[in-house]
Amino acid sequence: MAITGRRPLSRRRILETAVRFVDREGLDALSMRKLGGELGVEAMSLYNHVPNKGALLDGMVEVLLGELEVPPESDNWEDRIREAYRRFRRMAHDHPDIFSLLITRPPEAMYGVWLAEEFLKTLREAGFEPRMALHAFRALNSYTVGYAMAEIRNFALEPGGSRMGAQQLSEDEFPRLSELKPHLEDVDRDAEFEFGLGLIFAGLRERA
Amino acid sequence: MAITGRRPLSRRRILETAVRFVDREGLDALSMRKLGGELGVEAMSLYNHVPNKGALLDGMVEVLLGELEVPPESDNWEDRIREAYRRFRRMAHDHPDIFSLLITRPPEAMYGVWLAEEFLKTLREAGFEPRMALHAFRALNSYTVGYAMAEIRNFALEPGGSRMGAQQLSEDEFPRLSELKPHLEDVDRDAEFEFGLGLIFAGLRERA
DNA sequence: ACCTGAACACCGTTCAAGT
DNA sequence: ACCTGAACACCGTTCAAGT
Repeated sequence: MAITGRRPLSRRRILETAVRFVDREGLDALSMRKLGGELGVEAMSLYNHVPNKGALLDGMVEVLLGELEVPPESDNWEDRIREAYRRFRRMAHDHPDIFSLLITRPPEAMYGVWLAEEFLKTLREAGFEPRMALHAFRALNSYTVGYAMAEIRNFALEPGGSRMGAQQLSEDEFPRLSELKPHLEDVDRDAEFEFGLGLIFAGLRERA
Repeated sequence: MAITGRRPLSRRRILETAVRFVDREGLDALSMRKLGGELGVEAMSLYNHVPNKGALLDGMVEVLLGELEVPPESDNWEDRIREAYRRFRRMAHDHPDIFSLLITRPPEAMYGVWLAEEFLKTLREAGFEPRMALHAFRALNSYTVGYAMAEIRNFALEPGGSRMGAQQLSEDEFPRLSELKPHLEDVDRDAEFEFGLGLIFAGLRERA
């Protein structure tokens, strides 16, 4: 059906096609049959390269994590780590459904080990004890994952959202939300994200 | 089929049964047909009370959020907010799959408005400007959502996890991860969660 | 070695028919 | 008003059969 495919099938080509398909049509639209069609092949052919749909999803996450690059060494450890989380958040924006997959259904084999190793190295060299480095890692990870998900899925007080019931918000029932309304529209989310990172870094410095 | 049901069907009863079913069997196991069976009724009957499966999922999230209680007023605003996030995290532990649903598929009508209003009130009374209260809200929310998801789904350097490739981790390829290994097993996650909250609060105090 | 057709056991959902 | 049987258009997956 699709013009895409005469090249031979391979795990890699299947995964990359699936990633593009989900970015375009959304995760719910992905089926083995449709992915087959996208590759000019019957659904059953996919099973020669991927054991089942679960493994396909894991593979897509793997593709994404593989594209994540560790920022170059820097004499400013905080900047290096900030940059790593910027890239992580950008990945969420570029591939929202697959990012969600990474969060809700992290693959057994976690391909983020290299990133974690590099992160810890940076923190250890900055003088943090192993235990504190672990806490810092989890705090910054948690914050970034949560912030990105909130952006992607539009929870956490989005401007003008029916999502927060903004339309029906009566000013006397919800005075604090109401006074916030003008601010919601002109917050720079990039800056806010950095601000949040800064809060955690400040806390870390205080305890170091 | 199930002994459960002779009481009349209702939206509420459907949602509560669905929540219990998902807590027990997992989200993937939930189908209209099986949920019907659970209620002693054919699947099609459910459509008299719920427009479709999406609305059913939204309703389940709604049930959960409805059970979340705002902690009592307190002279210590930080403690009050901490307690609210503790409850939120506990909800994630008690209902992991539905919590994931809340994150990946937040319902259009967000029933968290009362919580948000109360949160903002507390922060405003503690002296924060509206804009800063918004940033604080988003930072603490993001952190808690991310931390809870990491726990529930076991990402973020879990102990002994094949998930981080822990088994094959050679000590010279991943020295920092290796030195961390002993610590992974004896970290108190409750304490670590509080520590992370503390980092953000410290940052906020510094900027207030 | 890789692809496929047919089949199986499941889905969500519609709709006319029953009470 | 609420429940249901039958049907439709889809799923993921298996397997014997083809090349």
